[in-house]
Amino acid sequence: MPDPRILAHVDTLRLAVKQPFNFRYTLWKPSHFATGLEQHSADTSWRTFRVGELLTGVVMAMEDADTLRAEVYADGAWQEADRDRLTARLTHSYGLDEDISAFVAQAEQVPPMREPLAALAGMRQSCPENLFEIAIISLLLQNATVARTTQMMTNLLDHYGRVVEFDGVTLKAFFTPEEIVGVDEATFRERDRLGYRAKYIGRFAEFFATHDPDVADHADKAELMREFQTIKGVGPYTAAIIASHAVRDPSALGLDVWNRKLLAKRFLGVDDAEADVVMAEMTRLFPGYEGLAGLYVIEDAYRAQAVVELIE
DNA sequence: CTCCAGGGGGGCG
DNA sequence: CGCCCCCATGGA
Repeated sequence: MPDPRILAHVDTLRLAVKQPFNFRYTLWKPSHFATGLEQHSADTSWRTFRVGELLTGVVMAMEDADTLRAEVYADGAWQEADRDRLTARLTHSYGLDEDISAFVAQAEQVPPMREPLAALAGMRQSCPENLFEIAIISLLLQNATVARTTQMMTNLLDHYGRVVEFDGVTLKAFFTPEEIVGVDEATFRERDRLGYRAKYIGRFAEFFATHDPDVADHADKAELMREFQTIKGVGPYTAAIIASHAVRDPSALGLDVWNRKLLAKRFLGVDDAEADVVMAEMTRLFPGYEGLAGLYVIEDAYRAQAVVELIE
């Protein structure tokens, strides 16, 4: 692990949020595994972002009910364009300007959803990762336990990522596509323990080296998703993770062994069921919001026992 | 020892 | 298309 790069305070952003907005459960998801890229307390979140060539660290908290304040730290000259780019990234990552009231009205009519809705009121999808970063994470989630996913993620970040220090915290920062395009398959396999995923990760890097991953608010999301699925290693599950997280499609729901059982229990009253049966029930209950509905159930289940707890 | 995990590719009929 | 097999590996 290299010495941390010290970041200097360069900006303060004040971002309007659309009500209902739940700061805590939007920025911190109890189900998310440890990456070292972020840290959360009861009322504050710290997170790193790659903004163009810059390494940035952001400290976020609510200034008042309708305003999220972000203190920005960076490792170089901070231009107006960087401010705009980070503002767009934060707004998109956390869906700050989205109106989820239609989903709430719909979900309130479904009895098994009332408790998650009450506990997580105002929570929305979150994806501080850009398209490239979430693609890497979803690749590591394939057919692996969370412990093994965490191990692979740790290897990649420690070998190709960065370490930064800002506001008294030390966090890891993601690598860019360009920073891993030169790494060969054998290295990913043997040094980073990626297994068969070593065959695919290079394709991801090549794709995003030529398709700017910061352009998450793509002009044509359907076209982006179609193009994305031509990458070897991206199947229905991985594509749904991208659609649901980075593209913020509230209907996209990636069913895996883990959430399939959780949703089967909640909505069908059985320990497990075929994926298409679970999906059909989600569509019957939450047309257009299958993914967001699933998120409420999943995060509620992990609320009492978070994978990564809040710090003091 | 076996089994399986927050899947996906490729071959075959 | 559906079905089958293979992929890799650490933890239970």
